[in-house]
Amino acid sequence: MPLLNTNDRATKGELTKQRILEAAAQMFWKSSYHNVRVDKIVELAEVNKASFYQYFKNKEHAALECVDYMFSLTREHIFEGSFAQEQDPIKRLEEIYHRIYMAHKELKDNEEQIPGCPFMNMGSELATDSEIIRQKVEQVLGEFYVYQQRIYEDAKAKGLTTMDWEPELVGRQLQGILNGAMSSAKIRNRPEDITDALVTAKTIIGVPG
Amino acid sequence: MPLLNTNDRATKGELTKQRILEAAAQMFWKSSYHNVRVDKIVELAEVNKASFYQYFKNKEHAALECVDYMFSLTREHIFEGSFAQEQDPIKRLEEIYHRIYMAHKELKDNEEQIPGCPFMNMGSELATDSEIIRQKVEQVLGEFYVYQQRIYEDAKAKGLTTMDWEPELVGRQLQGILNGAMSSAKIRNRPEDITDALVTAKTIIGVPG
Amino acid sequence: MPLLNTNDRATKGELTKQRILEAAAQMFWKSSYHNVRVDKIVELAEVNKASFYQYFKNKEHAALECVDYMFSLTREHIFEGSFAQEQDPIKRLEEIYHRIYMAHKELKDNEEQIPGCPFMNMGSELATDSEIIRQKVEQVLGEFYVYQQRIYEDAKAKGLTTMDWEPELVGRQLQGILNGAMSSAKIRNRPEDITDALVTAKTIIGVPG
Amino acid sequence: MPLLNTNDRATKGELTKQRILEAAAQMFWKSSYHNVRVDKIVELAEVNKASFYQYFKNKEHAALECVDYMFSLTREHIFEGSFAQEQDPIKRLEEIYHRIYMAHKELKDNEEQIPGCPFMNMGSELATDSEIIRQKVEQVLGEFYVYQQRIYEDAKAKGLTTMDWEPELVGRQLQGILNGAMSSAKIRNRPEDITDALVTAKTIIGVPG
DNA sequence: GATGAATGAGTTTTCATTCAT
DNA sequence: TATGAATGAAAACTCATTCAT
Repeated sequence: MPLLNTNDRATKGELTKQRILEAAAQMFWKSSYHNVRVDKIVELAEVNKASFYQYFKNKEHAALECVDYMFSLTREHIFEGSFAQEQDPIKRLEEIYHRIYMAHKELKDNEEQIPGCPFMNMGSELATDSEIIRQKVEQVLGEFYVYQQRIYEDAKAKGLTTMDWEPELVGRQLQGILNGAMSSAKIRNRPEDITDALVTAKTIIGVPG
Repeated sequence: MPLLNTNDRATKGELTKQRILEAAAQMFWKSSYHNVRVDKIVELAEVNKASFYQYFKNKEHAALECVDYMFSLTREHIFEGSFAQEQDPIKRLEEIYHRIYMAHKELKDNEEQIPGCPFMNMGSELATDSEIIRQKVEQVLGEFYVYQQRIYEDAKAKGLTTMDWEPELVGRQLQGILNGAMSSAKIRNRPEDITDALVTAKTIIGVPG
Repeated sequence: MPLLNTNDRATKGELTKQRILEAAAQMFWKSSYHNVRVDKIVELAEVNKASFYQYFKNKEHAALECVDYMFSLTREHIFEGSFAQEQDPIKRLEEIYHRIYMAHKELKDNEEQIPGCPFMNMGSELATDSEIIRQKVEQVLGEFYVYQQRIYEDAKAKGLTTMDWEPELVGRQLQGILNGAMSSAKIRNRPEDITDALVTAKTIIGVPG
Repeated sequence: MPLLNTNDRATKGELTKQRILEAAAQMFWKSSYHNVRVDKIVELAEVNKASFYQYFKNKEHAALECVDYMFSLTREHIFEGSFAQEQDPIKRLEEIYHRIYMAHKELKDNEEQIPGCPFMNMGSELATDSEIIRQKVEQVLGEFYVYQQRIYEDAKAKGLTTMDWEPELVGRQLQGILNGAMSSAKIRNRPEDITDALVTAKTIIGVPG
């Protein structure tokens, strides 16, 4: 189940690397960095272990690239997808929450466990021990909250909100609410915690729940 | 640096266990479960490794007791402390955020790193792999959000808010905001993310930021 | 369930040692030397671990005394008991096998497992690694086969057998048959292997099965 | 000192596994399961410890495969070898005892210690604690006594015996005698105990000692 | 570009034994 | 005589990483 349309012109080596990346990203997400062994990644990717080290300097750098990979997936499927589908800023926000909820719901149904936010997971586990991972996750979350900042800006421009706040701050707060919601969902193993948080997000923007 | 007033009547063995617990809790918090080795815990606690296993079935169970230990610390120092100091619900909320901010600020100044929320950290890292840890963290966070639920209820009773929501839901949302804020602070290595979220929390309650 | 009538005049210390001995002997028999931890012995004996080392130089020497203890039990309950109960040499042999069978049957019913011969067990496990244990077991088995040697001698004297062999050799062979039978019973978890061997023993003596 | 003609077509990995197996089997036999450390096995096999765990799930499973390995060796060298060399059932029995005696004699001369029967040793030590080992040993001994059952059947068919017994029972009894003899030899450190038992075995079959 | 095999250095866990009171 | 507590040494087992082909 390749999650990304891999380039048809990709060389054999690029495909191998991609397979490893998909396997690793999936496993890191569903479990954790430390709990996933390189052995298991290559087993799932169906490649030789030495190939792993041909394409990645070490496990940490593989994780780094996984964050990038998950980033591009999330941006496409969650943010860009929602923005393309809906024009109204509030509907966009709703769609974002809906898509995230659906993804977690499906994962719970199939795997019994809710994986939470892949970026928060990595960040939580590794921020204090790996500065490069911390920075990468910081960067990724930074790219996401601009989507939510824009939702607020659009809502404001359309007169949908009475709140008059610093957009950057609102963007970050919305991101924080989303992060908190996914973490809750994971820890309580309850996907509905994500949709529950939508009303909070709307309140921040200043629209009725 | 004992974080808790340990009972004066404690036996020698209980004190040893307590020392291990303090060392382990601190290290798990500042780093992560997997990145902290039992060797290092007993080194910090200045006990023999076999003693660790005399008092704890294994590393996982030690972590479990660490969650309990951090829970009692947090409840006392953050929640009960704030409630005892302030009577006004909004002031209580502010005090909670303030105390959490101060703790993180201090840790950043001393250790260069922001540890984030000990419960979210554990939960994030282990929820999908250790059901007993997941349940313990779920339980702990459950105990915390009732404090915030009460803040909302009190605010409502005092006519400080115009919002009319289900208190349990508000409690959970406030907890989510706090969690998201601590995670942000950790990942962005920026303690101010905690205080920044206070305005979001207040907005949810329905009081002016 | 003390297996031996301990002296009423025994001091407190002697009783403690006796309790340890009983616990250790029982556990070594039912499991094995290496698989039984000193911790578990003192737990069953309900004594402090340091007491164990007050009465026994170390685990090996405790095992050594266990062999002696089991020897006296076995001599009384199996050999002397059978000899006292029966006068006829063949009946005596039958009674020996019967008593051993009953003991194993009961143990299987209660513990699901057949422990086999305590002396063979110790010997098998330790003979090549502990010369003092090997010698002790050799001595004990040596004391036992004289009972069987005497059975043969008596049978011969009574004209119950036509075989004319060196009695010492017959004694050893009978002991070997018994040992083999108990080992079979243990490995096949089948107490009847003991009674099955009676016919072999009788054949050696030269009486009809 | 490879005891088995290993396949020339074996891969490098298979050869490594074989080396470990040979080292482990030898050491378990000469000492005991618990007394042999994985460290020492890999030292003798001249492989890295991790390789041990690449080829065997754990120590217990290695022991399990050792039993299989010793089984094939014993079947070839002792039973099949004797049957191939001799046609007469009694001569076959004598040859079996002779070969076992020679093996033990040689081991005593070289190692000072008689290792006894590898299967009885394992069984004795582990039967009550490892059900999978107990079953494996039971199975192996079961395969051996059919050789001795056949000796009795052949002897009977040739009119060499007057005894008229259930062949399966005789097979088991002969196996028991052999087992008892090897155990005696080990505990008394006297290889001759094996040859001494031959007369017992012959008596059971019903031929003159 | 790929892979079977190997490995150094850890990592958790255990155990017999002893100390201090 | 007894015991709560501690511990050195080693045990089984693991893991990221690299080698040789």
